[in-house]
Amino acid sequence: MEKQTITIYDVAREAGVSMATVSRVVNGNPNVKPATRKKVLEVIERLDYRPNAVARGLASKKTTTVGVIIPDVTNIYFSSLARGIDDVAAMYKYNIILANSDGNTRKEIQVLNTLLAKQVDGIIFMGNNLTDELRAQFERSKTPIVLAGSIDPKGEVESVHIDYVAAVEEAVADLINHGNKRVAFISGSLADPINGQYRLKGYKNVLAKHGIKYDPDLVFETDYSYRAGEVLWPAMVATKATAAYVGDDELAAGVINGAQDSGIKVPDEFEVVTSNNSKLTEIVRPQMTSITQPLYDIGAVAMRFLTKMMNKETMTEKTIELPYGYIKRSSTK
Amino acid sequence: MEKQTITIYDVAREAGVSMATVSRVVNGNPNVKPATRKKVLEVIERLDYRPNAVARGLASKKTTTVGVIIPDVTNIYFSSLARGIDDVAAMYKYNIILANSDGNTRKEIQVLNTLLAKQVDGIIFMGNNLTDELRAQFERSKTPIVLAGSIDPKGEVESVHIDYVAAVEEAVADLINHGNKRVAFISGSLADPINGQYRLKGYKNVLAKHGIKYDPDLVFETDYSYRAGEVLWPAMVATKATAAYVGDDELAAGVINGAQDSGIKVPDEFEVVTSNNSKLTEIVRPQMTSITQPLYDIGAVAMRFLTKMMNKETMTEKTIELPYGYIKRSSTK
DNA sequence: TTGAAAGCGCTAACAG
DNA sequence: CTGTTAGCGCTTTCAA
Repeated sequence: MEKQTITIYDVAREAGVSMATVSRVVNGNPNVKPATRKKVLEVIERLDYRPNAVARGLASKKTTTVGVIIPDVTNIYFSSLARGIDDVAAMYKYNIILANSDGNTRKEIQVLNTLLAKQVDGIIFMGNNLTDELRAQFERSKTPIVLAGSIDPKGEVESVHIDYVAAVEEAVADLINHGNKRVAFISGSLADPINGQYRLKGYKNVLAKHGIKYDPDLVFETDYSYRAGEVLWPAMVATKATAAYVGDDELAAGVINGAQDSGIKVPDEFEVVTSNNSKLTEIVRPQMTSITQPLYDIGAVAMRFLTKMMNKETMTEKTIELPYGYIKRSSTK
Repeated sequence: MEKQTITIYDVAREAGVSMATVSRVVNGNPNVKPATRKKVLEVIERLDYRPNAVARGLASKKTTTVGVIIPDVTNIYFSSLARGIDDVAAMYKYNIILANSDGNTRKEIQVLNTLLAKQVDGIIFMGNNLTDELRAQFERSKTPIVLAGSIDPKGEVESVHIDYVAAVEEAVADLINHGNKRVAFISGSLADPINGQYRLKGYKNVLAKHGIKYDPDLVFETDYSYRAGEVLWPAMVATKATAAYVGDDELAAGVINGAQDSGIKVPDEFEVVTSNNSKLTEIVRPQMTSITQPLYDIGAVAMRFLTKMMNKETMTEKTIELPYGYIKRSSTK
């Protein structure tokens, strides 16, 4: 009943060669005579030998696994990135250790530490707030790290993202061009740079360009959930806003449904544009106008970027900016 | 610039004790004099020592990581389960290696093998079709495995799920009680036992009980995607069905929107009930009536179950059936 | 309560 | 082209 393990040693003995030779054929080292290779391969097959990745990891100091820190797999934005990450990882023979953090710094740090203890070869971090504490941990560990779908305002950590400022400018400009003078800005915590620094900046830029005064009352800071959007409507009414830019698709779906459930016609009486173009944008009715981001690709490119770092290839850029777009659907006029 | 590693040996030397003692304090072994423990702990702190989990894994033959095979993280049904799994795993100090399989047997087998090579302590499998090939692999490896959100028709592999037959009976009965004589059955591949054996059986049972003849034309076999549901409508019209039971929420959302986009009133002219009560059910308008399943809990319980198996605790049951429910919303009369 | 020593299964020089 | 020999960093008897 023991989990009987066939080791490289068993194979060597059976094949009448040394462990080193077996190791060579397993690792595709060309310095093995074809006949020997064939013999070893046969024994491996016959014994159904499977190399122990843990032992290999200890000896080679490479685990071929990368850590992925994600706020919540259940959020379509993040899971889309994660899918891109995993596909590319698989392509390069890496596995992924996935850990949810709820965007909570304490959890992020704790998770980071266990990931490092497990000797991951690299880390992909999805999260919107790179606190100093976290940054310090990142630096201490010499493990390659890349941010997927967010930016390090200090530009110290490599990342893959879109130009959030420009994207929001385009979205809000569209709203203003439809005659909306009071456009709400709804996002997650403004403490997150992606919201407080980039998106909000884009929003303010456009307001300024159109000579509209910035009104803090139009800024809603909430969390990235459907429910949060749904219950927002009463507060929205009070602001007399006639349109809104929203930083997350689930949140936007909540806003739209909350409005509609209150008898408001979208887009006739209230327009909404969202940010991620996840599949949710097409599921909700009216379908949502959205900034488009290549979510899957952001994850994929981030992972690809990480493989290069793990290979110690020299990078030209620390940051990769992927193109964004804007798609008009039915939640705007 | 080397990734200088502090080892247990360094700590031992600094603290003036043996590696064994350091190992003991790190592992919370009580057989250490308090004074010694304190001293060691101080050195660990000072040197910022972090045990190497890989070495630990090799020596102890436990990696404290479990493999999770998932069809697609991007599907809310599976990601909900995954979240439950990860939370409980974290609670028990396990990490999760997450691998997408697309429900493709070849990928599932390949992934399973790399997971085993990495010496995971256990595996949670989400997937709807346990092929014989896969089953064979499972048996070869003595690694504990549990299915989350699906059943092994042969009852050989442990699993956590709801009573699919009864749940579908209840849902379809509700539809029939509203006067629908022609109720469509829309699901993923009927080759998947969960659809072809359990859900379909529940469907047929209710039909029989109400004296309605089973009509194969009303059975739609497609894939679990929003798009698949959306394009289904023309075919649905041809069957003269007035209601449908759908096996997946995304798929159901597609069916509802496809119908509505064709000018059909839901639920007045066509009723729909779905299966998973994921958050999507409340996002779509009309909100979807659904069988309710404790998705998060299914994942959580599966992981909890797995920890017991990994501890070699004796199990009373091979299968855990969680309660389901039925919630009426607005996609049915 | 503590230490010595033998591995865990594999990789990686270094010889030959 | 192939074998020998050290480890990788930690756990785990077995003695003391």
